[in-house]
Amino acid sequence: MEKTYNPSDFEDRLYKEWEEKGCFKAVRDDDKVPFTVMMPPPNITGQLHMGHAMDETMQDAVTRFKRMQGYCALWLPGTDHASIATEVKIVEQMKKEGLSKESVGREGFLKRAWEWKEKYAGRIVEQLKKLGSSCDWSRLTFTMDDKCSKAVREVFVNLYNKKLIYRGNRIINWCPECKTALSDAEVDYAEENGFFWHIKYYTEDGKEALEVATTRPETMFGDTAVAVNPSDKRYKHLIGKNVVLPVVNKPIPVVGDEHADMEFGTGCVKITPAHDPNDFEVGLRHNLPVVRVMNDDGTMNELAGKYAGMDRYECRKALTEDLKALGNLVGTEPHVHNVGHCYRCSATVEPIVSRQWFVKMEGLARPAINAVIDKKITFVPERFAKIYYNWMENVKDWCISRQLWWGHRIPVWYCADCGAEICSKTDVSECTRCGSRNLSQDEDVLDTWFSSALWPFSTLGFPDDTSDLEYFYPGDVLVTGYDIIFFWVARMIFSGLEHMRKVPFRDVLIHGLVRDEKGRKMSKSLGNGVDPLEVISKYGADSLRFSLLQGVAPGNDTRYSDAKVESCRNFMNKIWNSGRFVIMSVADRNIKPVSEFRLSSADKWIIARLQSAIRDVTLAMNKFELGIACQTMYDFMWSDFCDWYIELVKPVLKGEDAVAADRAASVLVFVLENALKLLHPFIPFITDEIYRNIPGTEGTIMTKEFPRYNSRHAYKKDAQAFEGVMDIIKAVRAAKTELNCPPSRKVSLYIVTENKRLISANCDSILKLAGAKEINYVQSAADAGENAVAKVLSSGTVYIPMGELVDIEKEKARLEGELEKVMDEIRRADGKLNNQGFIAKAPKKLVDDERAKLNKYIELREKILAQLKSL
RNA sequence: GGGAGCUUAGCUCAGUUGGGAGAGCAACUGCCCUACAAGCAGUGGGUCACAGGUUCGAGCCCUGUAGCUCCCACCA
Repeated sequence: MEKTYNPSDFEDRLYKEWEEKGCFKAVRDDDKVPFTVMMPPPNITGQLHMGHAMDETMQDAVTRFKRMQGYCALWLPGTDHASIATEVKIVEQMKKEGLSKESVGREGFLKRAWEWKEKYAGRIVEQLKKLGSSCDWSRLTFTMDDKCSKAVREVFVNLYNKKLIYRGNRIINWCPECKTALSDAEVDYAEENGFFWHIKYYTEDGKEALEVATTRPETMFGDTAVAVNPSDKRYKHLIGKNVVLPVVNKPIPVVGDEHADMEFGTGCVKITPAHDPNDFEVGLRHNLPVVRVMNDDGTMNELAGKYAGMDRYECRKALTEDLKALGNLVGTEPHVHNVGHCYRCSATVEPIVSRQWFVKMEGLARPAINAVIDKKITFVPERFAKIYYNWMENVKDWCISRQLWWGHRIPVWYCADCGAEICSKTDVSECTRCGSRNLSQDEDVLDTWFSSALWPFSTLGFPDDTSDLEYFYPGDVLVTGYDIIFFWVARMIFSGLEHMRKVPFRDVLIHGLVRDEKGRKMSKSLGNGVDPLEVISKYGADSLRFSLLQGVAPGNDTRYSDAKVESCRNFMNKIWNSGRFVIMSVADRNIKPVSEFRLSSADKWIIARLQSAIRDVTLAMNKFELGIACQTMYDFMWSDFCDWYIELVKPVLKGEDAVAADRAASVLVFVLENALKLLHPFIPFITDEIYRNIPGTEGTIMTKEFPRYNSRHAYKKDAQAFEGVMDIIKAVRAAKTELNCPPSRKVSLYIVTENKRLISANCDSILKLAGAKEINYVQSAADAGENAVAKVLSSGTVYIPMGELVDIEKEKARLEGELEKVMDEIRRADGKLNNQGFIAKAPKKLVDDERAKLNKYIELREKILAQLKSL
């Protein structure tokens, strides 16, 4: 093995080998329990960012863990066509070449889109591989693959036949830039500084006027009423009469409607059913005409009279000036309001009445809510269930048609001759009603999320009853960010229930966002994004992976920083070198199962620590506490194994006793192998590379069994006793530092103890690690001679003669400090034990432990007092 | 308007069934003791936002307050 950790030496090689050997492949095996994870397919709009890196790392860790535990683990990868997002990108690209959608036509555009897909989907796959993702590439799916299209049509037709999909004229969000409808979830709201324009609408006789206030005066041409509250005494008498729409001079009625809030503004609302969701409702209640005054591109249409053709903002400006001149505009006040923006191009969306396709949500939502209430699906952390409920309970019908070209085209055909509307799973060329061949398919495509919603089963062969679908569905855990609970998670749940009659997954593991060092969202506009590939090439995939998992709690955002990755890289280096040390040290030794040796107390201690690591990691993984699992392994590997056990075992390996050396070597190998297995789900490359170099191992670590907790290896008593030995070593080290004694200076130790056997059994270790030359067992302080520093421990009192370095006064002060600490402890324990409530109500074990502590501290106090006296 | 999260060491954050406050980084001291200076040993540093409450016992549970962040709805 190379002396320094250099991940680029082996990461690609190992990944290739895993892939070639089919380690990622999930093939139905009825002797195994399936474990299914569906990758949230990344958009083909670009490349992977840090958020993906975290998302994929979490899925990979969970999948590898389960695979090693013996499950038939399937992690199914894919990419998403991302209808609107991709189309926006391609239009941008074409614009640079002086082309437009119209100029290349639908066919030409789709050709470009597929070329784009080939390029970017491939790139994303390469990136996922660099990360170490253990997904089954043979199942790689694109959301516009034939199988997905088939599923989409199946579902569309089923819902259509059940009348759960309908076409209707309704208020939708319209993006004038993308020129398409958007669903409610695709609109981002942001506060903006705007104005309230106060406009007077006079009665027909000109004697009275209603003053309305609006933030969008240009919609005025679509006004078909003015509403006042029916119980508003100010205007009640005008209900049923007409007012005149300024500029156009058209009479419109005054209606009484609760929508008008007497407290707000003037209490009069202009009603524009075609351009406002609330007004649309009012319009329905009063049978008002719906007058649309804007074109698809955000310009005004012919109903805007002389303003026709103007952009909506141009018109606003011109119109308000004209109104002012006419005397109708009586006030302009600044107003901060929430404005909806397209989530892809950020243009201000317009609520517009439009004929679109919708999914009727009533009926689909309830079972989806119940599935979570009934714990068929669990959100981790649980609080996200509330967000889900809230959305589901208030969900409106889902607008699924998009006036785009890139996507699943709506499988509905219209007959030009008889007007029939034919919804079909297969392409239709002849009218089923009149036999005419004069058919045309609906121009629109479906919302991207319509196909994403089917992902958990479309990928497995739905609508066919495939063996895979039967075996791998439902999935086990869905890992994703909280930002797409509405877009995706919710829709997968109701779709799974509706079409498969089963929930699509049992757990939803939600993670937060990866932010930059300053806590800002990583974004293109800020230019603060960090490319995972660059980090990988600099530090290695394992370091990046570990940095994205360590210290992260489910659902919480995390910050990316180079410093964090660097510290993880250092950990990798530590693992690397410990592996190298073990492999070098055991080369000439006879490695046997640890059960064949009489283990030392240090051996038992590290094996006990290993057992608790196995237990803790497994528990944490089962609860998706990846951060805790990583931390557990970090501590075990670095502190317990490297800093203590390896150091303890060095003298044994070099000693005369060959059996002892074999034993130490065997324990080293045993612990290292297990630790690597425990670490493998998080850092697959380095663990495998080291594992292969351990004598006696075969093949890759990734197909080995995950360690299981073994209670016979807990060695509770031995491990605890051994900590007494460690205490002695720590105490001597500390004493040296306190007295500015160079670590290289070997000291003599005089120990008063009742644990002579334990200490002499570990004599070599103590001498080596504490930097001592001898241990003398004595009866009292006097035997240690003058100028000895005393360390009072529960395993005994250690005297360290330091000659001229000792300052009696300082030593006294130090011991008094120690005494004070011990006294505090005694007071604390005493107080607890004198508390009748504690004695009566606390668990017995706790009370006993507290008593034992008290006795220990009392003992220490006596020893320290005696020592002080002797000075 | 409704809801959620956060507030713990100088910084970034863990702390999940309530039982003596932790890590990484930074700081300070001393070390090349041949696995690792991407390292080793040691040290300092916290009224766990604030105020109440429940409890024998609260960083953790309940109520309220403040600051920050986010989500949903929406005021025409």
